[in-house]
Amino acid sequence: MRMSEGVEWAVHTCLNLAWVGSAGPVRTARLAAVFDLPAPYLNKQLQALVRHGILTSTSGPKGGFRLARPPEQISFLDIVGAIEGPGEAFHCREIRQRGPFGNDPAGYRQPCAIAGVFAGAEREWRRQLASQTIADVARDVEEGSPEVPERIRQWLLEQDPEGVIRGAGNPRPI
Amino acid sequence: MRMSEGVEWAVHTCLNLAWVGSAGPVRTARLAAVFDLPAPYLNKQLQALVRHGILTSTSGPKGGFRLARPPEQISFLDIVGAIEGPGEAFHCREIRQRGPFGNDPAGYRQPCAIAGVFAGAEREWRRQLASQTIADVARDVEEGSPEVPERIRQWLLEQDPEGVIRGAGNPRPI
DNA sequence: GGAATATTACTCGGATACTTTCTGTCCGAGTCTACCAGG
DNA sequence: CCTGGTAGACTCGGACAGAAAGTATCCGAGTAATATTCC
Repeated sequence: MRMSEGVEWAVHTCLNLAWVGSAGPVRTARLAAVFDLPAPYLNKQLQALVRHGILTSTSGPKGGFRLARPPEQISFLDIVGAIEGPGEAFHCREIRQRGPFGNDPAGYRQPCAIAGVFAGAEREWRRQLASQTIADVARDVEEGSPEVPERIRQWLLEQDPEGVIRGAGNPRPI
Repeated sequence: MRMSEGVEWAVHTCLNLAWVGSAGPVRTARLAAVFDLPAPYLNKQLQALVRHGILTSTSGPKGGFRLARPPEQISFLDIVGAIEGPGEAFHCREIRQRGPFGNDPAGYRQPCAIAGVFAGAEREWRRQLASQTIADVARDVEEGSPEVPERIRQWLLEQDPEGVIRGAGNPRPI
């Protein structure tokens, strides 16, 4: 049971876009360059976010992505649901209905007790992820490193791709 | 993010073994027959449970598997950990340390805020699974269908593989 | 000089290969049972 | 009749293919900016 790596990319990218705000769309290549990610694959993940109404995309020159709504209204669960799909981690296959003890399906109206336990655990997991938003983590980062947001914002908006020298001394993006 | 199907098999099988109790080991083929599962693959899952001390195995004729400890001491989390492995669903790749803003790793002593959110959600999920044991679901099933445990127990212990006629009228194993 | 237009270059979007994980299967090592021979 | 030994068959255990999902990539459709031309 492993979560797709694209989820991490998507959350970090949404956080960066939150700092850019409405200053303008940012294209995939620039968003990917922040973390040295493969741009086409990140683009694929961002497409999923667009389909779920988390981002909006603009084609053509000066195009790119931006948040579709305020960071306070984008939860971790929204992003996970967009990337991973709506399916539950534990999907009951109803194996109890198979084999020599399997009665006709009409007898299984009450749900499987085992599936119920997993459903309950997953409900808590989703509740936790739904309670945390992009704005929450943005606030956490700003408390630790107040200069980071503006630095990221400027770098994502400027034209010259080599505006920041790689190496020590730069603020952490997070 | 999908949980292995073997988890469902393992939990159901542990529940069946709980009803058998110490009456004797049950071999893989018989355990698999309850739900029409492929015996070799179920065997593979049960091996993992043995390695983690949840089951004990006996080789040779009249051999098989039995619970290594009382059902009250076997939690859902134990089984999930044995089948799925110890890894977290969300594994932070520390992409924040890559790219033009990546400082030297010494600057990242405090953990990533994003990873912290996922870790917290997963902690709740594990806590829920750890609180539910095989004995708990056994009790639930017995309340709904009191005759099931003894029926399963007898069928798993008897010698003749055709002791139960398939079809309606049989109790549900759960 | 200003505006309409055609061009051009740039962006996203979906369709296409490759790798890793999960699912399913097979055969060998070890062990307990049962039978058989001997006392 | 009882006991020891031996052969046999049965079970688990790990090693071996096939399928599905995840990862990575590429090229085309659409669009907005821009340069050009005409009024």
